[in-house]
Order: sequence, then C-alpha cells, then structure tokens
Amino acid sequence: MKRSKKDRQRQLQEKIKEQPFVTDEELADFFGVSVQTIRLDRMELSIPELRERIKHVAEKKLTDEVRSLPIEEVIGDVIDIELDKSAISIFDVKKEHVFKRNGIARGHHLFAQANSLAVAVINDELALTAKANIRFTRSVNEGERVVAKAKVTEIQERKERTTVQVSSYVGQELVFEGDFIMYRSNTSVKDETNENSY
Amino acid sequence: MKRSKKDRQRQLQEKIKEQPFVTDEELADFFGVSVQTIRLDRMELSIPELRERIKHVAEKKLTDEVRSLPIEEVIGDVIDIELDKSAISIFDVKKEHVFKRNGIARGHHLFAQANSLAVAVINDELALTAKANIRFTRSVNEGERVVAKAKVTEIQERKERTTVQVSSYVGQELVFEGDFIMYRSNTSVKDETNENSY
DNA sequence: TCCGATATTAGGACTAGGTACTAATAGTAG
DNA sequence: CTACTATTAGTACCTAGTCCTAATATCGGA
Repeated sequence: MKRSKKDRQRQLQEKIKEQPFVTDEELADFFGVSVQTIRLDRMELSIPELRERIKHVAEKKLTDEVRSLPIEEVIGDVIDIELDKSAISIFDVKKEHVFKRNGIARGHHLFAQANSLAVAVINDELALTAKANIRFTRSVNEGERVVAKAKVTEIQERKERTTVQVSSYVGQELVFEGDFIMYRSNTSVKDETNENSY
Repeated sequence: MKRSKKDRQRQLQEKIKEQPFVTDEELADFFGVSVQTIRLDRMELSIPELRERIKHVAEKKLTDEVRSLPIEEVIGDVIDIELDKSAISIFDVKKEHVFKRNGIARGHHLFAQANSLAVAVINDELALTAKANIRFTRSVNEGERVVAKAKVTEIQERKERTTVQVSSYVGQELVFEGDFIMYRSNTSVKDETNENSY
C-alpha cells in the first residue's frame, strides 16, 4: 500500500473537484487501484457518478442563464406622469438584475428604467431614443429601490427632437444621470386610450 | 399522419433547443410516434443523443468559467472574445424586444447588448460602466439580427478606467454606436486557480 | 506467528439511454 | 398495382455506471 486509504480518498476528492469529467476507470489507472476500489471510495465520500456530475454542471448553467438573461419589457413602475413635462418611476433591484459575482446592479437595468421613462413622458405617437449621455455615479445593490425622475428640458418641434433629463436616486443619493435626446413624430396621441405601449 | 415528417422534425429541433434534457422516449410520447422514429429524425437532423447534449452544455459552462467572466450574463451570444482587446456578440430581435405599436426594438435592448459586451471584454474581477455616450443611428425591427462589435480603445491603469467602443450593425448598416467608459478594479483574474465544483 | 478486522479485488446481474443494423409493415403517388 | 417513403419492431452491442456476493490481501495486535 503506497498510500493509506484516507490519503487516497483525500486526493480523489481533490482530483474530481479539479477535473470532474473523469471516469472511474481513468481514476483507477491514476491511483493504481481497481475500479471497484474507486467506486467504494466514491460511495464513502458521497461523490456521484460521472454522468450525474456532468448533469449537475449542465443544470447549473441552465438555471444561471435563465436567471440572468431576460430583461422585462417595461422597467420600473411609473408612479407619476405629466406628459411633455415630467415623470417618475420606481424600480426595485432584485437578484435577477445584479451580477452574481458581486451583487451590483447591471447598468443596463438602470438605463432601461431611465430610457423607458424618457419614452413614456413624451406625448407623441412615436418616440425613440436618438442619443444619450449617461453617468453611473454610484453602484446600486440588490434590494435597493431606484427612483427615476425625468424632466423634459427642451422641445424643438421643427427638428422633431425633445431633450429629457433623467436622474435616478437611491434614497437621497444620485446613482444615475442621463440626458436623452429623443426623436418624436410630432403627432400628439395621448388623448387616445392609453395602450401602454412604452 | 397528423403532421408531415418535415413538420415534426422542425418542431423536434425547436423542442430540443428549448429543452435539451429530454430523452428520446419522452419525445416519442410527446410527438405520438415511436422511439425509432425520433432516433431517425435526430440522425437526419444531426442532433446528438441526450448525454452528448448534456455534456456539451456542461463543457461550455466549464470553459466559460475558466475565462472567469460573466459570459453567461451577456445579453446576446458571444461569438468571439479577446480579453482587453475586442469582442463580438449577436442578438436576435424578437417580438418581446419591440414596441408592439410599431415593431421597433426598444433602445435599452441594444444598449444592454452593447453594455454587457463592454463588461465582458474587460479582463478584470470587477468591471462596471461609469459613463456612456450612445447614438441610435437607425431603428431596428423585429426579426433582425444585431451584431455588436466591441473594441477596447484605451486602458488607463492608474485611473482604473478603460474605454470601450461598441458598434452594432444589422447587415452592413450601423444601428447603434456607443463609447463606454468602464471602471475596473485592476485585478486580473485569469490566472486564478480554477475551483470547479462538480 | 496466527487471528480477526479492514481493505481490496473479481465477478455477475441489472440499469439508462442510447448506436447500428435488419426486417417487416403502413401509407401514398404515379 | 407497384415503387417508394415513412414508420415501427426487434436484436445485438455500448458505456459508465449500481448493487450485491465472494474471494483474497494486508495489517495490527496478542
């Protein structure tokens, strides 16, 4: 017996952790013991078989992807709006909005809230973002509530452009700021039934 | 024959894409045909068996993890990446990404693709967007495929800032352009020991 | 040195989820 | 009615195991 049983089992655990896609036969070769011994070791250490290990990794990948991928259609709840003047929305940062690595909200969600609000505040049939200049002034964490305030600062009718300034806060702290230059078609529409198309 | 063979094969491809952890037997039940038929279909469509599919998913997860970057969290599919240099991703615009009123993609999806690519291209433990200057140069419609190309243009180590330029195209047409100023922690992460859990 | 406990190995039966192949049958178009 | 495609059935074989029994090997202590 080159190594003791405990020694081998410790190394086995390490080996599988580092390189989970290894068969019992390969492990038996590696440790110079029989396949049966490897299997007994796995039992004692409660390490599942190769296929189960592969499956766990794959399943984790799928749940990770589902969790992080979708961006909702409308980000934030509009709580106040005065067309072509100002609007306010709130957005609660949940775990699907943050980097799993560090729990910090991903920038595009803050942008999405601001952008959606900039679109919503415009009293026009068609409103699209043309340009934007944005600053992230503080990182936002899971569980925080972001309040975005949009203010229409300029309406150039002949140019089909409207400027909207959006500032987002967590409590009193500014976390995001953006100047949005919006394209608009100049056909007022909000007297229609609101279809909530933003 | 409720559906034609081609019809069934098309649906089969969809089904497996959406839900790759399904056995031939379950598929046979689902489509009301025999297992052999499902197997013939897979052959013709060059779809590998369940275990191979699981293995591919798991392998992809491991290689992604080795890169230690949030590739799984990128909006769109990363098709090429050279850390701290450049990256390319594709994003297919579907109906959930557009305004139902006019079928035009919401700006924040294009932003999200570009922003997440800018984050992914940075070879650092922590990368956050600090500022961005963006232009939407053409509206993108449902069904179109957006290719985003990110290029790292400047790395200021002492200032913990990196500039990334992202240009997104539909075919040859530029649809979005953005300059991203990214914050980074300056702790390169690629040389870490890989601690995969099985 | 022998005895009993622990460790290791061998072998067989069985499993899931297949591949690869042959053969039979069903349905449809010309 | 025949030719052809589509579908189904069945067999042998595969991998990477589980679960079980039985036979050895090795070691530590009296």
